[in-house]
Amino acid sequence: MDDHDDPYGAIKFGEFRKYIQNKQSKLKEQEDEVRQQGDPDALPLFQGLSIHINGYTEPPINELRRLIVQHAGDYQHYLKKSKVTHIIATNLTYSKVNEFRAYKVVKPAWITDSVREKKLLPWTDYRLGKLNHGQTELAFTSIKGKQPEQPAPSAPSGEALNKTLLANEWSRQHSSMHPDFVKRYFETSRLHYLSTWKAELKDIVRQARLKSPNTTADSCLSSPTRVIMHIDFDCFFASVGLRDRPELAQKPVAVAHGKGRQDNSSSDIASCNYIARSFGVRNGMRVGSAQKVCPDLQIIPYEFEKYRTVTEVFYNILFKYTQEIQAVSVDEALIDVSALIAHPEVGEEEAFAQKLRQEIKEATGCNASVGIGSNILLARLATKKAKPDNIYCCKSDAIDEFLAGFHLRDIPRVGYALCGKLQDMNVSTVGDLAKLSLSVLQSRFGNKTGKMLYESARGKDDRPLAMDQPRQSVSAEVSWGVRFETDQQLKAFMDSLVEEVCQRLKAIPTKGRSITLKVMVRAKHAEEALKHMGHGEVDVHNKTTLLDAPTDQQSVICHHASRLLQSMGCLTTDIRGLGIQIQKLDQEDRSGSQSKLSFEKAKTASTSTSLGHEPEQRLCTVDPSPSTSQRVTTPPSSSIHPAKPKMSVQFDVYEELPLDIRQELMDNYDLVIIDHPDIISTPPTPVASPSPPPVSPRPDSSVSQMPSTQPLADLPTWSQLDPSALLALPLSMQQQVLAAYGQIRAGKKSTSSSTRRPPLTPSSSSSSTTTSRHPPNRVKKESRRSKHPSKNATLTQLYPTPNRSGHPTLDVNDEISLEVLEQLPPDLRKEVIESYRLKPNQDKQTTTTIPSAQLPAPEKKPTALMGKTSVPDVRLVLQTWVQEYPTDPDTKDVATVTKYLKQLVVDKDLEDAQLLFMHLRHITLDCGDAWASAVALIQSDLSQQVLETFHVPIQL
DNA sequence: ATCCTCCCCTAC
DNA sequence: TAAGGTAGGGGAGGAT
Repeated sequence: MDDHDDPYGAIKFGEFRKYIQNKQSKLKEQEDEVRQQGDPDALPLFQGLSIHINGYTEPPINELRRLIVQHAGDYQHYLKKSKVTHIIATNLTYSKVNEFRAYKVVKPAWITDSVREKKLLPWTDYRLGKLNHGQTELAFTSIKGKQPEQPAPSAPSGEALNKTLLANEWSRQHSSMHPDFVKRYFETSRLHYLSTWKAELKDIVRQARLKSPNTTADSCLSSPTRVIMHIDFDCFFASVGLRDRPELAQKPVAVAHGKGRQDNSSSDIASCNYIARSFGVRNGMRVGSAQKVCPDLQIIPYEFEKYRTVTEVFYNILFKYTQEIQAVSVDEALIDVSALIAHPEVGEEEAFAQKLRQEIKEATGCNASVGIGSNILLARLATKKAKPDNIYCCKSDAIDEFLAGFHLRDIPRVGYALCGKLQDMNVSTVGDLAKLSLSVLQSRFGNKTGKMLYESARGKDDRPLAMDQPRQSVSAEVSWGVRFETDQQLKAFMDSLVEEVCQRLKAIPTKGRSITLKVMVRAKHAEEALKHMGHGEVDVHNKTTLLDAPTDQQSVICHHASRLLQSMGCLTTDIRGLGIQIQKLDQEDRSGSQSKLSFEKAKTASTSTSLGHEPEQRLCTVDPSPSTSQRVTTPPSSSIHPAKPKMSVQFDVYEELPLDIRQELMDNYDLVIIDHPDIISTPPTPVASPSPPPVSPRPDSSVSQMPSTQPLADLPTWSQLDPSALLALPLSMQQQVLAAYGQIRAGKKSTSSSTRRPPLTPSSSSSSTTTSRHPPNRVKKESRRSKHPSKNATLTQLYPTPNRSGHPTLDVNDEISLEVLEQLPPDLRKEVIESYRLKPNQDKQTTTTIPSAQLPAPEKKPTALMGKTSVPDVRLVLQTWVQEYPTDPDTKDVATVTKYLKQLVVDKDLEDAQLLFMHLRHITLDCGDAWASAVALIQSDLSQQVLETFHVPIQL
């Protein structure tokens, strides 16, 4: 049989659509007939309602439809989310319950009773199943209070709900309105830790493998049957907690925030021991309901640092044996031990697993269980059999019996939704699942999922361990305790959330081009959540924006996130959750993120020597040599602004531009092509002529005569330059940029041979010349970002980027200089240019008119330093500062000043920023190295900010 | 076909 | 009182 039957049989796609359309119009006609033959006295009971009928009903669907249409209701044959207001059903399948969650689902009697009573009865009296929170209360009040003929109870307002909730001072202090909320929240969220740790552990494994390329991989691959072990601690949090509370060991114990002293605590149970489980307590349960089944339940607090320590010990034990590790979680890992097991037939793998367990027990005081199988699926299933505190080995000759014992939900990747859909197909055991054909599964669940189900039912799974994937996104979100009364509170919260994301980006370090804002908005009729300060029933909205260059800057992300939020137009008081996600990360060499460093701190003397990798060397700091402080010499400014500003372009630079960029430059500038043999002129239409355009004489325009600026490199390609951004710059700076390109052309031979990347932008400037006086994180970050081989041991060397192609490694994040570009093979070069092309529409928004990153109520406050806003005032502030700290500025103050100056850049007060920076540099000239490096730091940050904001490299 | 975007789903 | 995060896989459906 062919697995790929056309699901529509003989009907081709176009015909199928026609068929559906025909069917719809036919049904509409029928409906009109019904309406016409209807009872003229019928009341318009269902006026304005759109009603859909699901499944079998009593009375039958035709009768119900007649009643609905006769009484002015709109009958919907198909469930169109936008229109349907009510669904009639008598019973719902597992998955329909979920699908219809957002609708008013009522029993058929609602229709028949309403018709009989000649009035529209409250739909809440006819609710089907437990679809809605507070169903009983609503039904109760409606009976008692004789609700009007309004089917829906009056919708609560977010404002009123917030007011009630926040009337409680405790709640107010613990809500998102508190300035420290985000920080406190992430310090106490178990789920946050779980995610963070997983990322860190994956990174540790990746780095370890990068550092000492494994020799076992080949033997693993060539091994005839794989031996995969799944090691998983038993009730991890609870076990760690009990280790130091032996007096509770024989009692039912759970880990939760709430103490459980309160009557009906809505605190989640993160982990509970097996004694508690014997009472029916489960992970994820609320403390309140757990105490109902287990009144003696002991609640112990989270101890995140302890968990982390145990994890380090755990992973170090694994590293002793292999680098073939997939980090699953803080308490869980998969390892491929094929190479270590020579004789599986005599039970060598069991012996090894027991040894591992014993070692873990001795080192951590906690029990881990181990599942063994020939693939990931079987190993994980085996662990379920092994628990608690044991091993289980799935022998390859007994797979069928082994599988038969499992419920569907035990299969990894079969969760709530998939299980529900399968149950609707009358599948509830692995055996049932095995009866379905591949084609049936694939047509219902899609290609990959279908195949996964098909193979899982047979114990097949050919996925390799995931060990080497770099990270693809960074995000932060909060959906607990989120309540706002004012837009200012919302903005403050957004700021701190963005700050959090930026810190995470910088810690990796990486930058991203795609920003997604996620907003959870209280569902229309949702009351206050059952969980204290929870989000309750919400609608989730996502919106994404693409930048033209990767960023990790708070100001940039803030700006876009605010715009996204505004564009969604949601009610501030209804917001119940916010998240920011950064994607399209630059594929930077991410060797040696801080997780590695923190990992090394965990030393278990017994294991650290046998890890197979020595502890990392600390990053070396090098001779203090603050980046050269060049003078910016302002050239005589042109007296007249032409209608279009003039732009001089090197001929061969121009030639390199993609046609559309040429067109754009032409549209925005009075282009002057220079450096072409003896003639200069404005170019012809670029589309018409990709060949050297004729040029007219322009004797004085030699760009190389521009005042000398920086040793320039790392310029973006022309295609990366944003014309409108260039235009927004002060004229002197425009010329500086242009001069830079001129210099590159002129001096390219020498620059490319001597220094590939002389300092210009911060990302490239501080490579090997960071002073030891910089704040440590700064040193770390910038050294890591460096690509320079240096005699000092940097992490770059410790974890060299594999570069198999032999081409220079491309960093999307880096500015690509022309000479680097030239070294690329043509196809790659084209790709780079393409990827740096302008996106005109977006750039207009990001660069020409930056609307202040404000939320709905914009109050334009001028950027201030210590309350001062005018240049002379701020100058005085700076002077006082320097006088007070004649030799060594306080780091915090440096940060404050930097922030202020950067904000000026964001505000487009470039000239002020430049002025003030130059002033600061001037007054600190004789203040010694500490000040010099502080100034260099500020300079570097400012240049970076200019790059972020204007997309042009300017050295201030 | 193959990509991209916008979701949903899953796991811990 | 309470801390419902986060990364990645994959499907649907549209653009190319």
